[in-house]
Amino acid sequence: MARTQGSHSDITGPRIREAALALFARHGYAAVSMRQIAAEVGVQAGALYNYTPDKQSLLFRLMYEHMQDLIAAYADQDQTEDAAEALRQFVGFHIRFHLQRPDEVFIAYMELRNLSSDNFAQIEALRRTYENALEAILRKGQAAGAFDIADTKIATLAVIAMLNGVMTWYRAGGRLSLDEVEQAYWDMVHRSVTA
Amino acid sequence: MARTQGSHSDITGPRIREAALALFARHGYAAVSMRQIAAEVGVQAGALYNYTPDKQSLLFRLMYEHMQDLIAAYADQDQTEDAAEALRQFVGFHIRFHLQRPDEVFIAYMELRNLSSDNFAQIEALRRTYENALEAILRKGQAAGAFDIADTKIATLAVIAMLNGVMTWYRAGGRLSLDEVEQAYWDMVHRSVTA
DNA sequence: GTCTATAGGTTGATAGAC
DNA sequence: GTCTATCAACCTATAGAC
Repeated sequence: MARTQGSHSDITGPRIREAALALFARHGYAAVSMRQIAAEVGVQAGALYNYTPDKQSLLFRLMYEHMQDLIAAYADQDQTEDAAEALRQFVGFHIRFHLQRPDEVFIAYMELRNLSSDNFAQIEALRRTYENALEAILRKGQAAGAFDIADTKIATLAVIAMLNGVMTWYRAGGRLSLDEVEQAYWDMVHRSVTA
Repeated sequence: MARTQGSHSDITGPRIREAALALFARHGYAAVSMRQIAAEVGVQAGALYNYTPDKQSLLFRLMYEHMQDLIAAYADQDQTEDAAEALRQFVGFHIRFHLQRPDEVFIAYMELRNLSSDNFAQIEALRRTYENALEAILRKGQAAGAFDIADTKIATLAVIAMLNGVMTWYRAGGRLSLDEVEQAYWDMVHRSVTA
């Protein structure tokens, strides 16, 4: 990772964020030093401060961009009018999007308490925006008679919690294919909101 | 929290663990110093080492005792032969036990990566023991025709993930009573494993 | 059993040379 | 834009007095 001295502004920034992402995910924000991040990139610790005002901002940016990407990617999907079909889409989208970004997902859930209160509020607002997309589907299906849900707020959180569980055990090349996993979760989610 | 000098061996140990539990849960293991724990108890940092060989052992003991308590408490319950009833019991037990110990639960999930590999293996074994209790219920119900489950391993993890979601939002005195929450989750869990 | 004191290192962040 | 050097603060853990 040794670097010759010189200017690399256009690539150093992204490399710092990549290194911080991987290290924060593996060891936790509080356990990772700026020197470790710098060593991974191949610069000295002082150089990091050309790209981030402080360590906290580095963490916040990683989480903020992840949540923005999540919301934008979901909004980009074709939206259907049928509630059951929309729920199926949501399940598939959620599983696939999150499995593609394990480090970002891990950080977004585990490092919330290391955000300053202002930064925390911003991330929380984005998370709620995403949850609201699911709740809207459940409400619509409930109104249309497609679902039978006692409490859509609880159901929203329960479905997301169930789906997030995939991240803790799924590994590519394991016993089940991604399609099979998606199908199994869709079955369970669908049943859980249907009489 | 000031203390006069003297001997307090019988109460200092538990107070250290209580303080460590609360601080680890709030700020994270890596972000909490031995001095902070000592200050909370009202002793100097050096005195902590009369009760724990090091910081890592303090974390491990908290997690280990929590997992032992969980398994023992579940084993103490009356066990029924009926799979659906056993699942209902499991759901109620899991929600109530975990809601009574939010700090322990939080640490047991969030601080796994801060355990040494030996300690991690021990905690993982206990976690799997608990999961196996649920999987046994699902397998039995599947064999008896009470449940319709595509993959009991996935279903086990999905049910536990869904139930763990309660911890992230439930607060006593909120919109729903504990009984209502338990009922809502039982409905969803039961449906998710039934045709 | 708790105290004070300290060893030996690490931390986040900054200043100034190049 | 990166380097070297540095500051002041903090860390875990230990030693020895009481």
